[in-house]
Amino acid sequence: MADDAGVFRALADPTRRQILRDLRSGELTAGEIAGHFTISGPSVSRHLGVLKGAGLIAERREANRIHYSLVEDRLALCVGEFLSTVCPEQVVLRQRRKRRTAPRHRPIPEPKE
Amino acid sequence: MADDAGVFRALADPTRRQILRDLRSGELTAGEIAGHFTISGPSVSRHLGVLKGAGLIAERREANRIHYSLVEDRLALCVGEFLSTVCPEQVVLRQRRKRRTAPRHRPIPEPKE
DNA sequence: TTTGTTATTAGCACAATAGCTAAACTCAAC
DNA sequence: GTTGAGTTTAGCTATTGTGCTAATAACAAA
Repeated sequence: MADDAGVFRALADPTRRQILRDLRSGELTAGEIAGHFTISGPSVSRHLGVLKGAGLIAERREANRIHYSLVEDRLALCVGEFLSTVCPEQVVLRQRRKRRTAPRHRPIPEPKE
Repeated sequence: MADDAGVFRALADPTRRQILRDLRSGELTAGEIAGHFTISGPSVSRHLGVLKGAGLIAERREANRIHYSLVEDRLALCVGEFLSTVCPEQVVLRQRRKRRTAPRHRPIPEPKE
């Protein structure tokens, strides 16, 4: 899951950032999401496709509807890792999972792209 | 300073993200930065312009050279704030106290823009 | 099967981005 | 002033991104 690039490209658009904020409160259907914007449904749909392609959201189909939700760790891990590299004194990425292997105190993995 | 959009757009490009990582180790001249990439000098120069426009880096002219450096809080505040909104459980923005008293050993965080 | 609802995909237009080369600018040394 | 190094700006092309409308797909209910 080293596709940081996709995540940062996805975040470049203000509509997509707002969609992520909207999803903070829980699952929403495509229509509900589109209802928050003035742009056309198809345009919102493509934004959702970009977010999904970046792994930032997931979809759950129910009958006619498609419910979208945040993918929990994705944003924090990708962006948080970058922040930890560039300005580690200012941001702390909270550990969410217990580590089975020895904890790494070298917090900076190789940047790759 | 609410120009989050510029910051996120600046981060969309992998070359610019790498420039920020490179600057983590301290000030670099435009030529030194360009030396890390295969793209042309003018292209790097424009990336620097974008980063500067976003408030992420600052320049210091010295004779012929232009030294670039990270603007301390900018990245963490903008992106950290967004992360705190979308996934507050996973990222902690380390609070930096407004200091009304004399600055310490660190460079003064600029209240700019 | 037909209709209505929800959502995506296709195809087009336009703006923005990133790359290049060539030209211009800034400054130090001659 | 002229030269040369370091950078940026100008102008161009190619690619990508975003918006639209129209068409299509999937499904439920009549």
